[in-house]
Amino acid sequence: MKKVTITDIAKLTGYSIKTVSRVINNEPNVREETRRKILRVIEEHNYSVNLLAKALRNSETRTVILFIDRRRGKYWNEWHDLMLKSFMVKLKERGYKVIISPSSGEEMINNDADGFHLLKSGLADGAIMFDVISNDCRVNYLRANNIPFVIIGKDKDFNDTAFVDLDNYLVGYIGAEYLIKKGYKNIVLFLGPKVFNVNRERAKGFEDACKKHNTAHSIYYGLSTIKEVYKMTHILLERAVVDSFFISGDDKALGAYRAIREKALKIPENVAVLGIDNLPSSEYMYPPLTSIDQNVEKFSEKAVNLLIEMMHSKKKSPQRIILTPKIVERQSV
Amino acid sequence: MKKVTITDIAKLTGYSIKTVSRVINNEPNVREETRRKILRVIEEHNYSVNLLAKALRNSETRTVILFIDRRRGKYWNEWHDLMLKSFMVKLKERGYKVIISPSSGEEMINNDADGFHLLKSGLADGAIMFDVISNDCRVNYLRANNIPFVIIGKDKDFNDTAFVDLDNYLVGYIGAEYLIKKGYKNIVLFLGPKVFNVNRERAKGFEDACKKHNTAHSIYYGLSTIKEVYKMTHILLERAVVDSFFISGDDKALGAYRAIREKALKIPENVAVLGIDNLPSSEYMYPPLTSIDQNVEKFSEKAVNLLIEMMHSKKKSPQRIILTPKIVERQSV
DNA sequence: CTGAAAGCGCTTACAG
DNA sequence: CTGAAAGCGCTTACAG
Repeated sequence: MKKVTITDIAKLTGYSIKTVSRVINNEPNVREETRRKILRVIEEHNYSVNLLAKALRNSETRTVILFIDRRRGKYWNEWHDLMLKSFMVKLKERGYKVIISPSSGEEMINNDADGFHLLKSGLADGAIMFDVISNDCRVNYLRANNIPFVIIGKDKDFNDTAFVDLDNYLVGYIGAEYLIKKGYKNIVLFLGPKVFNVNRERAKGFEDACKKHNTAHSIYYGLSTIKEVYKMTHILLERAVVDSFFISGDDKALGAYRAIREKALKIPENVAVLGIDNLPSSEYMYPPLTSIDQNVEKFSEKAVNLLIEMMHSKKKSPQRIILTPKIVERQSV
Repeated sequence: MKKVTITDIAKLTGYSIKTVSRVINNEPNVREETRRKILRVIEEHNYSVNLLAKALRNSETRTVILFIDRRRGKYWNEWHDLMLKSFMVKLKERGYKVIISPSSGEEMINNDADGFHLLKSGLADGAIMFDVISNDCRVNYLRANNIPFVIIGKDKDFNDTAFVDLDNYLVGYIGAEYLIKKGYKNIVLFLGPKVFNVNRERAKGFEDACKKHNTAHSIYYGLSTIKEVYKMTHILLERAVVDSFFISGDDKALGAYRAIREKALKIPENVAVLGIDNLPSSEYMYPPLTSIDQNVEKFSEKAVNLLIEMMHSKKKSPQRIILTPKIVERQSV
């Protein structure tokens, strides 16, 4: 069954390709009767525009690529899931298709399936980038080629790129202060891989607050899974000095909860746990997790608006939006 | 900055478009020296193939669409996230790009951003469909137009479609039997929306097992969020006859856990909770959740293999793969 | 080993 | 209100 094309419709109706094209695109200057006739034939033959051909002609695809770091999904956590869904709903509302590409900023894969390659070859109009690292090869390339993109996170390398970010320094800072004010004296911060800017910023804010208040503290990088957090919590509780865990990613807090219970300690009486992300499920943990919220909906809304603006205007006016984190108090601290 | 095309490279090197094309596609019959020369110019000018044009010519896009039900993500749960990631990794390994489209089977949206429309217009070679309903409009269309697709779930409407599914009848059946054998006497099953085939099948298996063993039971549909499960658990515990909750979707079990605790009841001594999905976090719940596993990796692997086979052969040989669920015993029953 | 021509399905000026 | 021609960037026969 061959696909029916605009030429077929033209032949079938006796009109020219151009007239059919006018009807399809709802352009003026077509007699009402002609329009009706053509529409009927289109309907009958179940014709629909070949987006490929259209995009080739217009050099506009109405597609956006979302880059998320690969590592086989290891670093792709529940916050990413939440953001993803939010982006997809919002972009679709605005008439954009979404391609998701697991690519990292560390190396450029020369593979037709790599989202990076898609952008080079004109299969998308713009990009949203997660998990940016220093000297990110994707950023370098997109910037050099004038392809519109918005970074989720800060960009330290250039000052002419657009980004939306949570104030991650502040996340670390207010988290530490909150624990300190509640009377905890030995705080541990668990973070994901050190390559990601976000983690280094949280660490900085955390450290500054602890130093200011002269509080014992330590930082552990590279804890990406619930299991790793579980094991590390056990190890640290062995030493019996830590009295509070500050965990980047609520989804991993469950690992700490379990280790703490296994040591027969009580949350928050003996040990506090403070999360980051404020996931929907955190409220249902036992005890309900106190966490630092980052308003996913607002985050994605800002990024989508920014990107669409950039794709339309094509002029460079890099905006940088910083969102403020907020502690949501529950019962784990 | 205009994008450099194959014509530019041809002019720049003095060779014909065709020869350049040969080099790009690694075809034989090019003198080594010619190849080197052309490759150098390609490199210098940062040329890359326009996938749009290539796809138009080849009528192959190497793209697969993943359909997930919309409803603003309400029914899109953690199991979907897991499957999604698994699909993306596997499809990428095979050289396919992934477009994710939140579309439901209930209505056909006439919007360029709807994944459904993308398929009609040749922007993808095949599709994987989640959350299929009876008389699903996407299935009807794809089938009528000979577009390769694999359903995640059973198809009751046609017998010439391909699908991979968990044996959901068995899920309901073994879940109920497991609870009954552990001595529970009044079982409640929580399910998502009734429109989805998967939920109706689980209900059927559950009911059959309960009837066989003459056990008191009831089924509640439309529980899609952790909050809804939380509230409903409270309501049912009020009546104080229910002694076990069988919950479709581990991520929602946390809601039941909380309600049970708030009634000062113990899991599993007073009330049992049995989940479905066996999510990574279930092991870390308190108490660790007993759940029915469905092997996400195997699931997606089968579906990807099936789809790729169909896209290549183009011949109709609908395969139907049924996976067997397995109870993973932990401490909540 | 290399190339000129035709065409994938559409739209953009331009002409009538 | 309608249409013929050119072209988007590529590949597929075909010819030499």
